[in-house]
Amino acid sequence: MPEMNLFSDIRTLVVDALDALVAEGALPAGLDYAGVTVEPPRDALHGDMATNAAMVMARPAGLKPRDIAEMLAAKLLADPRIVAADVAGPGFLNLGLDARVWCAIIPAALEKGADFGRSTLGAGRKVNVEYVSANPTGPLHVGHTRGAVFGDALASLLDFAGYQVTREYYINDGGAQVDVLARSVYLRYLEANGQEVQFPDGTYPGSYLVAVGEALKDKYGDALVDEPESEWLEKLRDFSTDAMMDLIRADLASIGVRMDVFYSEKSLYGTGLIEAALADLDSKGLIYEGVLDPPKGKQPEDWEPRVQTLFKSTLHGDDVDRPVKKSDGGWTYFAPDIAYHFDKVQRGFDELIDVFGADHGGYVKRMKAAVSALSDGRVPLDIKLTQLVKLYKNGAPYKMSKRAGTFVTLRDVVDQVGPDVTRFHMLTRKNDAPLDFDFDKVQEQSKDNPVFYVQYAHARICSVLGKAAAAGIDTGRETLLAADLSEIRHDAEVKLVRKIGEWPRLLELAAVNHEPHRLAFYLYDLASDFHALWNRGNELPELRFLQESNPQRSVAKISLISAVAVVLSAGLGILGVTPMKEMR
RNA sequence: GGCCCCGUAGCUCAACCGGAUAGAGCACUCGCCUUCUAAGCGAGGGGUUGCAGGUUCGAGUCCUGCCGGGGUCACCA
Repeated sequence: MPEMNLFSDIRTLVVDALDALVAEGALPAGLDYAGVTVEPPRDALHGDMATNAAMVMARPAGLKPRDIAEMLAAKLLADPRIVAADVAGPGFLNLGLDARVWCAIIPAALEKGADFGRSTLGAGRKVNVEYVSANPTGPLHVGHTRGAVFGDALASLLDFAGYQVTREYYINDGGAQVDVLARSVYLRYLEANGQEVQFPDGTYPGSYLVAVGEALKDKYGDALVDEPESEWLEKLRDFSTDAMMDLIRADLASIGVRMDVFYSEKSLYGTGLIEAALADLDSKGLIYEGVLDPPKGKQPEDWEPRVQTLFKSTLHGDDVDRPVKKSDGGWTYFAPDIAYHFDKVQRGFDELIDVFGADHGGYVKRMKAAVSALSDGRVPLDIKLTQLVKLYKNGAPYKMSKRAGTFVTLRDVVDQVGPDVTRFHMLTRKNDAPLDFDFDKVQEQSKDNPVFYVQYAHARICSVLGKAAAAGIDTGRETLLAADLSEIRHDAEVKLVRKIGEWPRLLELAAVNHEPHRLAFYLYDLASDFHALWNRGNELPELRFLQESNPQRSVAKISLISAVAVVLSAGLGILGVTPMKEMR
């Protein structure tokens, strides 16, 4: 059992038992076990694990669920791991496991360390996670931060679950906004050359371009000052986007995000890739010249029918067909997007994930349609939308004004609260739920703050290890692996062991659902169970981890909490958060 | 108006491709602090999962229609 996933182990046991019943003729042959699950029961009173096998099999077998459950229970009880099998409710089978089965998770965790829970679920399938992909026109802001943290944690999660992951950023450097950037930089360049400048509407007045203007002066002196736009625009596009990407890369680095690939939209032009992508669609009969209907309901005032080159995305689930060429013959922005995803498909990815801001929700269907068409439905594209971040300061909404240039940047956030707090907090919400971010509350050191609570659990364990060493107790790896785990028998301890046992399963669930926030919630629960046990030591001295007069028992308890530390550390690692060794 | 997301305890949110009596935290009530770190702990009250239908042995979860909030809507990326 390479993955040490107790739930899949027991599921295998259940399936084997079903097979045995089939062999005996008690159940008909040819049953589909796909719907059979083994999961932790909602209520701990229901035992250690519950399976729905009897209910799933009842209809195809033509038997009553409870009757099947009874037969199944008899079979399962023959296995030494199963100490109880009770039929309950409509046909659930509640299983009780031998405590030793649970406790085996402890040496497994200690053995694997940071790799505990690593799964082969992905089977090496290649998955591309595209995230951030902010326009290269300025520093990243809070909205981008959430996308960056989410995408990065998702990528790490998939990596841990056995996928071969590529982290990718698509640079929108081919459109008109790059010209705007170049003109804005030119103004800063004139300023650097001593001129008074105004920033008209449609330029970027942000002060972050001051340094770029000065760098430009360092390079060209005053040579470009009296030149017409046609002379400098091309030069400044590259110079400016390079500068912005340096800025963005540094922003990303400040929260620990490092991309494998930065893919330039501009690099698509002139390579024939756009043409090839559209030719591919054309060969499938999905490109035509036509006129779109006006949008239903609200009609734009300046709307008029035009003949355009259209992609028949409606055949792949979209609501309307989408233009790929403008009426002047140039590409729409959608065309390079198609080509870019075509390239991803051609690079051999088995699965694609795009992380967009919620304001891009309107592009989901067309992108999925494009990938579906380009890959003939072979490559799934999942698009995760990250909802808005609402900023607060001391409970009061923190207003941003784009016009006044006071929008909050990623750097503002990271400089104030640090990367760990930023990352963890942004992962304590589902991606499609809005997120409140209070600069003060996220830094609070109390139980109310999940970031602290989880970190504190890890630090506490480290503290105990330190005390143990000071007390002369050997907590070396070999000693812990050899611990006598029959010492672990109190309910609060066993509860903690079970929680550790859920980690491999939880990880896989989070991975298949593309939901890293589940790790954050799990880690909070794990920390909570640990803190609870710690506090029980107040009233029941025998629950304290260090038993002065009993080194052997201490070692058993320390192996338990070391396993907790392993999971906390592995989980935080996936989320990109440093496990603290001490809190100060 | 079309499409997408959301609607769960007073508040902020979970709920494992549909499972048992829908769970946490905050707030509230009660009881606990000379400790391996009380920067807390334990117990309790609190619900027609927006509304109305449907599918199912079983629905917060899937389908349909409404209500409410947000986002978005052809030749801008």
